[in-house]
Amino acid sequence: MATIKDVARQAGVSVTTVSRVLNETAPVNEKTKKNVLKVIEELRYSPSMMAQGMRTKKSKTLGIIIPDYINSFYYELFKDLEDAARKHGYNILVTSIGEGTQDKTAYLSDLVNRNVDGLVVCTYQGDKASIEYLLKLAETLPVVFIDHLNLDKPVNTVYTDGYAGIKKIVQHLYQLGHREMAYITSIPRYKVNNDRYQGFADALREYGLPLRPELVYEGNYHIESGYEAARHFFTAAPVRPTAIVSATDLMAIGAINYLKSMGLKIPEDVAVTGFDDIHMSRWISPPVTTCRQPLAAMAEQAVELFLHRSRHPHAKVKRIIFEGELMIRRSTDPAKEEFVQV
Amino acid sequence: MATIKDVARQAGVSVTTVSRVLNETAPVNEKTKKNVLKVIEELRYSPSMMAQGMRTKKSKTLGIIIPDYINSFYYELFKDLEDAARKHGYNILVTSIGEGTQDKTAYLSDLVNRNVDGLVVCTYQGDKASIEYLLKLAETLPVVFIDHLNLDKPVNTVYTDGYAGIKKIVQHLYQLGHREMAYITSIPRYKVNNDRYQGFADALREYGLPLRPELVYEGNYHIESGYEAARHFFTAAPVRPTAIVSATDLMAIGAINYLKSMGLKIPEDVAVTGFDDIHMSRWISPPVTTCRQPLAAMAEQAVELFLHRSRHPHAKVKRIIFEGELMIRRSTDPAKEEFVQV
DNA sequence: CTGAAAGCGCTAACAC
DNA sequence: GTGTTAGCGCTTTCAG
Repeated sequence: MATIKDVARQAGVSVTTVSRVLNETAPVNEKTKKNVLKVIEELRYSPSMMAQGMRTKKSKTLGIIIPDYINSFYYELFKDLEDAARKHGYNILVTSIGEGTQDKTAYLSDLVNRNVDGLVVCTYQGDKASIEYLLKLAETLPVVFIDHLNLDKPVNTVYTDGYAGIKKIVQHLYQLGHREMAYITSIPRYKVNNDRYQGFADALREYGLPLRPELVYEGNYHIESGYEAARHFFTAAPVRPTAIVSATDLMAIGAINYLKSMGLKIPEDVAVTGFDDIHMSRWISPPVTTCRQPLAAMAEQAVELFLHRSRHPHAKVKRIIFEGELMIRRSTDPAKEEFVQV
Repeated sequence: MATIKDVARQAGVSVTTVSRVLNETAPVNEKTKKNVLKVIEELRYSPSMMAQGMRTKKSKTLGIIIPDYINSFYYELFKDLEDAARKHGYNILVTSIGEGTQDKTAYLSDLVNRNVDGLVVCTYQGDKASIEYLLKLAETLPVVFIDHLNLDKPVNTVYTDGYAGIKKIVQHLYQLGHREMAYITSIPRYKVNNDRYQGFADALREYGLPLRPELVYEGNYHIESGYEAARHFFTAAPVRPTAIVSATDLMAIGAINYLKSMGLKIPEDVAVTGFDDIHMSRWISPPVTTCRQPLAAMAEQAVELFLHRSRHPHAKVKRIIFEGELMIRRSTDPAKEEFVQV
């Protein structure tokens, strides 16, 4: 690995000059510049990020926190974040943290010791202590939340409007004639979950429909809990729903599995909806009606927000809300094609 | 951020001493040690990885390369790698590189400039130039391949025996009475693909079954290509297969979608099998018979291999092969439960 | 326009 | 057991 010294020596200039052509931090004579560039090429030199970071206190690295359970939603989001970050010369240091993670604060501070220039937190499943830590961190380090927690403190946030999204879904179901709808929540602690649930509750009220506690099941994000939720609705609840609204696609897929195992037809007997529009939703049978989160745009905004905060440490906190797009598929609409047209 | 100097001053010792209690690199008097530890605690000091790395040329960071298309297989693998790496104090720097990535070599060298201590390459979809680069890199940097390319050069590799795995699958199908089997390949350039295909071809031969070129479709990893493959078998091929063997779960799911769209019953009319055992395979209808890759164990071995190579730069190249586990589900066996029991 | 020199936070000889 | 010192590869005053 060639160093800046090697380049300087070979080019017959000082390291300062090399640094200057590298960073364009001061004017350099065209000829010497050309020469230095040539030597850089020859030696296949490229500056050590560690040394650079050590001086500048910047690592050109963005830390990303994702939950540790398998939901390809986060995989898709993560990829978009990586793309967006790379466009601006940043690399990604990922850490997954979940309910089960032992010392969450340690994981976070580990990221900080690695001098990440900022943090993008995707649906953080943290305990009190680590959330405190995260918020304190946010005072000095650019931190952006995607689908964040229920917080008093204002923080930089990017998310899809779950309240309006679920309302669209309920409207869609209402128009199809559904009057008894069940709901599968994710984890109550999360704002994103509460928003969606509130959208459901308010929509029912607006249509003059009853909100039955027995038709609300508290899931936990996993497919299995969607399965359990559907079982609950069809075995323990006094009223059978004609539609199941799930806070996430994954749980909707679980519910669909249960319903089919009972020999129920979807959507003829029961309609099912999800949220997120993960890639697999199109390939489930029946394909799942859902609310699409514009992931690529969200990722870009999150990175943008991070960059802005890096450059202007005292910039006002921003909250960027995207609108979800209703994707009508066969799980609610019998008129739709059952299978994907490729 | 407190530095080692702050700790030294506060504790009334030299930075060397602090460094020594930190790294246990030389004996330190018990009392001073205790004191230093106390100060470290008080100041919430924790060493800067950048400065450390700058001296030691170690970053405690492992680079991971994953393909850039959406296959949750890589998400699952990535998570297991992260867990395994963290156990040894390593963080993960991920980069996704795919067929479409513009300058692959740049992505790789970027990782190197960031001083990753090693690289784990998951099914690399690279061009000639970047593969050359990768191999040259492997001479000086620990590089481990998971499901690697077809290479002459010996490299550290961890993978699941696709040859034997597919043979198990064919045997299973043969025992169920299937005599006309179709095959969906992934990308021919990959050894992992060739192994699996070879397993298919050899198994057919051993059972005295014909290997029909019209019943081999070249897919590309994506779900869509599995769909196309099935369409091909049922519209363009002269013989209808009674079973479709796919090189990956994802394409098997695509095939299943096509078959169902044609009103065919699975497995009664056509059986379908996959490979990998991604999480979603259990939730597809019908659940997919497949060959499970022991991801957690593979990830651990990959990290182990990396560590060993770090410590012994001239260690012999190793090739660790895992056996896949046949997971029989409803997509081949009508006797199995159609739906998941939760 | 260019260079010498200091120093970022840490580790590792080398002395004591 | 402990401290002094040099230096990792780079950026950045400060002089020229």
